[in-house]
Amino acid sequence: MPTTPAPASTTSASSKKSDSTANWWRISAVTGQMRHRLAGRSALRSRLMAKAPVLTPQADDFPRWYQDVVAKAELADNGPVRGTMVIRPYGYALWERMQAEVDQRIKAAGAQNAYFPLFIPESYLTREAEHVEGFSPELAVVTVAGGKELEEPIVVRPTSETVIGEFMAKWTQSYRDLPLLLNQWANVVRWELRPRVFLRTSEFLWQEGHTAHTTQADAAEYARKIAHEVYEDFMVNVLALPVVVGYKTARERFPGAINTITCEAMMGDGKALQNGTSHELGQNFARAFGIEYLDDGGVQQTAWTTSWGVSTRMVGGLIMGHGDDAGLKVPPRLAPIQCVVLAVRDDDAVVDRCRALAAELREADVRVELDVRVEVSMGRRATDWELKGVPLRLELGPRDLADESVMMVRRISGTKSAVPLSGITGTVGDALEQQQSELLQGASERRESRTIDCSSIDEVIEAASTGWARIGWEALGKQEGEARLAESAISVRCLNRPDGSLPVAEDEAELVAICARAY
RNA sequence: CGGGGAGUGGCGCAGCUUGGCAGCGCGCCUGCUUUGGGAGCAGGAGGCCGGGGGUUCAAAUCCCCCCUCCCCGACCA
Repeated sequence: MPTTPAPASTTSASSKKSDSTANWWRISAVTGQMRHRLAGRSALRSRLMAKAPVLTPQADDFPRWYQDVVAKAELADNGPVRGTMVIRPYGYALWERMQAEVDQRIKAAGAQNAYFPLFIPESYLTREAEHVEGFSPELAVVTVAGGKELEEPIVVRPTSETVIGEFMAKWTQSYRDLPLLLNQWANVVRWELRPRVFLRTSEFLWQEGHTAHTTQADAAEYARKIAHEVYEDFMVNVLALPVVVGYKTARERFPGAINTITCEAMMGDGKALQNGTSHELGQNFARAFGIEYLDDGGVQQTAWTTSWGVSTRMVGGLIMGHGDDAGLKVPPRLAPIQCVVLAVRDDDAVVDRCRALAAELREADVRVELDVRVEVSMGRRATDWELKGVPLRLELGPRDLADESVMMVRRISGTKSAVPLSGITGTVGDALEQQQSELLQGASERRESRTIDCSSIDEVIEAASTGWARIGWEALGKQEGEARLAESAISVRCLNRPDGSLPVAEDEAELVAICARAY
């Protein structure tokens, strides 16, 4: 049924009445035949023709829905230079929460924060052949500064392996200096041909970890530790996004790495998003930058390095992984605003009680927002918080006040119920945790139901039109099969063991390839 | 770079075929009435119609050149 937004002139006061809570705006779709039948029954008619949807429905046009969410939830704007973005306060609050959670886990994994420069001598990039080849098309290079032509061009960092390698070499003399575990929060620049806010912009924010170890085994173990204990743990337990942790194929891995571990998540349209990566760099960068040390026998050795990162792309993953036609759905553990307290009416007693309620929740460490903008209509405010994906709304009006209760609306499940004001902090805490698990469960179920076991390339292509395909790496035909899938814009997202776990080596027998279209 | 679209108040669009006062919806401002799911009414503010050249009494509209943006591919966190 085509969606026909009704002209505003046909709406009336009664249009705000609705018997459906979560999906009332969908009622705007009315066929010509229905309109004809309804002519004259004005109350019903105006109710059915209520309002145009707030967002383009996902089913109509998913990319458009995504852009609508970014705009209406006030997450970001496009910057003046093509491919750049302005992250607005609410979008940045989401990122800050991601940073806080990831940073805590990085530190628990033993790494320390530091900062390296934005500008990198061009000659550094060229020291590692695969690295420079992989990045040169995306580099922004400064050739003029201070009013004159530079003797050596300066590259705006696309990633910092090279500068950090240079300094790791300087700081590493003895095996006692290793492992060297560093991380930095920074912006990086990779000139993009087809930018999309949060998913692919020419400048983005990220965290890049860089470590050096005495043995290959130590480096490998650390790269896996980061993938599981930092990234997977954060994505599953905070973002509520189930991820498959696997190895990238040679075609998809980081330039200069000997292997890449990826965390792949399924988006609402069945496409895949690489949400974070952890690389073993072997001795490629250590050799290029001279990261060497004397071992306990006094012999000069070359170190083994890793690097790993997650970026503001995860905000895109959050939007597309959980959002629905009403907007964003933010998992409670991540949410910068977990609960909003709304005064339903312009009434001093109501407003005062709302303030007290918000204070009580804040006291109990709930991240709470008070909304007493009584000059703005109730429906409008409800819609706005829904767009922003705030997990819980507590709506308090005179009727609730009278029987010492409050209307609790859950964004994740879409349910609404009156709960007693006494013991509200416990009720809210329970509801938040419950919604956290519901969100993860919903995302997991969607991924399961949209992942299909395949045994031929044709089946993979079919499956990838709606979700993910699983096929034996051998059965796919390894690199040859991968190249054939590429012709249909399908990639091997990662290689896993048949039980879905991360292999120990990339050349294990019986690996399974997860294939999908990707962002 | 190849293929397809579009540039008109902050956002979304109509107007162009057939030249003739620059419009509509949302948003914004003021006032009143409202307030339990995007409020109503009244009154306002806001535009080098992407840029340059041409045709014409007259160009958003017709002609030529240029620029930009969006969508689909190759690259990518």
